[in-house]
Amino acid sequence: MGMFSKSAEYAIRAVFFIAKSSYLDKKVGIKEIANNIDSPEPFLGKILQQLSRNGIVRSSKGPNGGFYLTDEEMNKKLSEVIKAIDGDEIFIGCAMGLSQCSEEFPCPLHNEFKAVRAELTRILDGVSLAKFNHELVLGQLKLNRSKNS
Amino acid sequence: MGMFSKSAEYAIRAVFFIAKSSYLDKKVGIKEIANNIDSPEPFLGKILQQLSRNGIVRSSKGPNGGFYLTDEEMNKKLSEVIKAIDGDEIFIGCAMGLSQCSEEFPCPLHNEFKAVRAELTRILDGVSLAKFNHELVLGQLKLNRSKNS
DNA sequence: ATAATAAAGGACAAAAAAGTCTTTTAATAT
DNA sequence: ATATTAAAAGACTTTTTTGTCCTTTATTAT
Repeated sequence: MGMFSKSAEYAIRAVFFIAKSSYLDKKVGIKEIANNIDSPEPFLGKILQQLSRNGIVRSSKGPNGGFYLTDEEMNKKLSEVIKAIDGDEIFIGCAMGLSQCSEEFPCPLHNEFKAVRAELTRILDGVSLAKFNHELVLGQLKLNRSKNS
Repeated sequence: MGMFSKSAEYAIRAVFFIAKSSYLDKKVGIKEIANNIDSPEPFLGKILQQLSRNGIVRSSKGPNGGFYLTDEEMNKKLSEVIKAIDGDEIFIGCAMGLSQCSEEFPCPLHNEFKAVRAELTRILDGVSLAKFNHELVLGQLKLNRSKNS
């Protein structure tokens, strides 16, 4: 795997797509999201459920229903998305998998990895869900496998 | 999961333990390694096989056999261990899971994540397998769940 | 009220990762 | 030479992750 789980990767792409849609005042359904971010539709449904339960996205049922963000969610950080899906191990866990590793009892790599964790946290805290709305609307950024010209 | 797979975590702990043992001119068997790094013995066997095939560690069969490092392996980087077990996705893969993401066609997070990848690479390239030998021998660093006093 | 729509929820299925067990191969003491 | 030791190899099981499908619940338009 890469840095995050497959579920988290889908979640990241999904929230940016929902953000862009809400920016255009449009609720979007699972199918439309799945088509636009190249993810399996039913599996994405499960992930959106989790995001919804965790207050990362909002949803409404019935005709014209779908997923959307209010200003409140637009200001959430990408780190919250990751935590909702993968938990916070990547932010706080020991690189060597030692459960007792801490500041008092550091593993050999503990101090070395501080910089990586700090950088990761800095970036994921610094990206709001609204951050790419403009470029996504302009088509300058993509969330799927198609190349941008 | 954390940053690496469980297999990679065991691999990291194992190579440092083997390095320390070789530093003391002692070959070590799977059982002894497993006991000292808190890993399931047969599973560790599989991981050591992979490391051996990839030239990260050496092994000899029969009585007084076991795993060991020569000066050549002592100078290998921790990044090589990770690559041998988890592959290089964590170093080069797209954080959002987009296969076509590249310098020409960057995903929204591509440039943001450059710093994380660079930091991770810098650290894992900067740690040699021999790096902690001295502190491990002195008992100042540990590779298992026991706290150091 | 009712039909249609769309997410929520739960039960499954498939694939991958993690872990176990047994046999084979190679080395070395005796 | 032979018994013993220890890694290599391969088959297998379990658990977790990923992915699917079907039913229920809530909303809305008619």
